[in-house]
Amino acid sequence: MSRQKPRLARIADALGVSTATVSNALSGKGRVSPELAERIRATAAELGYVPSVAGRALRTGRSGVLGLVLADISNPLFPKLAQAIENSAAKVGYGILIADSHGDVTAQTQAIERLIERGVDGMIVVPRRGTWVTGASCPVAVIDSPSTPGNTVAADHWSGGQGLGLHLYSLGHKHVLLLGNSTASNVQNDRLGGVKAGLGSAKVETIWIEKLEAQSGQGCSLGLAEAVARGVTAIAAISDLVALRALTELQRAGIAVPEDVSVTGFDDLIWSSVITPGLTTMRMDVATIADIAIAAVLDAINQPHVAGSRGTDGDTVIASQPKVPMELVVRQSTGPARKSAYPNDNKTDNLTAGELIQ
Amino acid sequence: MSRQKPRLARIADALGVSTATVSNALSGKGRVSPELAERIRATAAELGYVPSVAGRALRTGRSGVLGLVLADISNPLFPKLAQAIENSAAKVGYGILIADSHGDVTAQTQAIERLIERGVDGMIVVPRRGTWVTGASCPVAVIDSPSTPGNTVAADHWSGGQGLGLHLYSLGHKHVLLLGNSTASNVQNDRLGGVKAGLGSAKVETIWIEKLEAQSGQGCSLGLAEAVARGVTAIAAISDLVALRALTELQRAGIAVPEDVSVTGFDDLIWSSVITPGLTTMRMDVATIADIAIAAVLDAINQPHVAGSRGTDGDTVIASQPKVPMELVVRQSTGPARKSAYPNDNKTDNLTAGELIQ
DNA sequence: CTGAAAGCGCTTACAG
DNA sequence: CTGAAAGCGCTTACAG
Repeated sequence: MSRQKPRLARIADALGVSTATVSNALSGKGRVSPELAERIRATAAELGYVPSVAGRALRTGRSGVLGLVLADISNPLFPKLAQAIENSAAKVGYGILIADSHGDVTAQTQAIERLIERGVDGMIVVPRRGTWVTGASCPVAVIDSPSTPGNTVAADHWSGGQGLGLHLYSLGHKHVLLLGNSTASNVQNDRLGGVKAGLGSAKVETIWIEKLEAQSGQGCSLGLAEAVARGVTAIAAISDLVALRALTELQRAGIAVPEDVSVTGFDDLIWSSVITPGLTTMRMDVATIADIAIAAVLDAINQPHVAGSRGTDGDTVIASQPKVPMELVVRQSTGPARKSAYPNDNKTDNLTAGELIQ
Repeated sequence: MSRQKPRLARIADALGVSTATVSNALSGKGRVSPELAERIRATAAELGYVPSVAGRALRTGRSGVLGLVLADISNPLFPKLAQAIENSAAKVGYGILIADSHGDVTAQTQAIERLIERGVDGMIVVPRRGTWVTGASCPVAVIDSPSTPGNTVAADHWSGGQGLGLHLYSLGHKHVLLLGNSTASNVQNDRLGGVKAGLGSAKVETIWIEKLEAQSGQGCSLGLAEAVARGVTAIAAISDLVALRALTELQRAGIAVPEDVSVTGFDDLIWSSVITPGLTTMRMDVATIADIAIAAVLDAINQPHVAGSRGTDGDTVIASQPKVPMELVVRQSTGPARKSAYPNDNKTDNLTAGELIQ
């Protein structure tokens, strides 16, 4: 029972052929007669042959591994994305090495360097907002936003937003509050821009939470009850996470969703369907995005004339920007706009928006 | 400016020494005079030398890469864990290759095989509930639960539960509802067992959601309003995800948290602090768990006398079970038990538990 | 303290 | 259709 780790040569010896022939047979290069190839495959399987990735990598100069850099690995979307990318990579015979960058820019650069040192053939980067991917000496696909220069592939956040806006508009909402985090994010600007477009003639207010919290402190009230009192009948949040914050703040204030106000998110995170009411949201097609990103990197790897251009140490970021459609998921958190002013509150429309609202 | 990818030999040539000496100098094996070593390091840095992992791997038989298998990559805890493990591995010079197993048992085995084929030196597995890790021909550290045979390291879920139970008990809760998912999970049994222990003499009911949904359908009501009417003053959920479901169901029913009923979770997921009220929960020390898991795998890798025992193709699972303490995070979702029966409801204590409640 | 040499396992021109 | 040979880049005994 005691057998050594079998090498290519063992198969060759067992059959009395050369290692070259075994290699050719196994890689299906076709330079071997079908019968012999079949016998070789059989013997390899029988011996439990597992090719040495190190040997192959050293000879071919390819590691068969791609790096994945998530700006913020604690991003709730990470699981889905990592899963999708690992799947897409596995389909084409690649492995995925992860690198964490703590959401911090210098760490992102270090993470990229670490991956290079590990010999990755290319990488996929989901950068931190407003960050440039730089200094990678291998092909890099960037998943950010269609409006980001250097972006490789991304969800069509703008159209997704538009879909959400149309959904709300068709439910009769004429006064909508938008909840964003940071104006520095292309993704966020795309999303909210789309929502506005979809909302057409409806009245729109926007709150940027980062700004609000800079003044009123982390975790402060979003002033949602006041907004509802002011006539807002729907709240479109930049993400499910923000939508959740809004939802619980509303419920805590005794405001019913969707009867008094509708709420929407973005991302369709795992818990979006579990909460009460279920959250209406816009889902990214991560599988397609992953497929395109992987395909782009592989293309670049197999086109040395680009990456191999000597004279510059510059980036090899792949810039082509297919937009992958998003999918509207309607759940119970959205419904028809209430006809009357907020029932528990008489002072309607006579409140000013306040200095924090644009 | 046009320079080739520098190899070890270039440094050797540049200094007129042998590659062996360069290798020794760079690896700090000390067989080189300090002065020469210094010059070699300087030249290497200047030339931008990046060692070839393939060359090293082929020669040493070590890839410098560890595999990470998450039973369910869409598990909300995944980001934190992956981050912690990547960090711990990076500290000791290892990379992390991920493998997704879709939460399905055969896929888990395939994922493990794929990692082996990629030449990992060892792996960390967070298995699916009630699943055995099997057939890995390299050292495997398992992160599951201290009460699982073959477990390597885990959070002390039982003590964590106890801490939560004590917290509730000390707030005066005498009638508590426990919310679990599956009785097949060691982690869940540990957690709820601990909660019960911490609750001492309090009255305890348990609902297993999987069972409930099998009868009443996915996403059905948990019957929380009825429970509160029955006298329950606190609900301890098996996870933050379940706690969130409970919290929104309660809020939707107009039951105030924590005034009418307290709610606790487990895991301290990203959104636990963002919702209103913030969720009291029990946090895992993922960094410590990751450190221990990585250390265990490295130990096993460096002790070939175990892994090298011929005669069996058996597992190389590392069984030693340190329990890492959990940390109580108190937020606003827990408070003193209400003194009176549920204020909006007169029929107290005269409801039977129902067939779904143990 | 330093060097010459072998070899890890594979693939790829190149002959035959 | 098949084989002999070279070599990818490194490290490790082994000499000196």
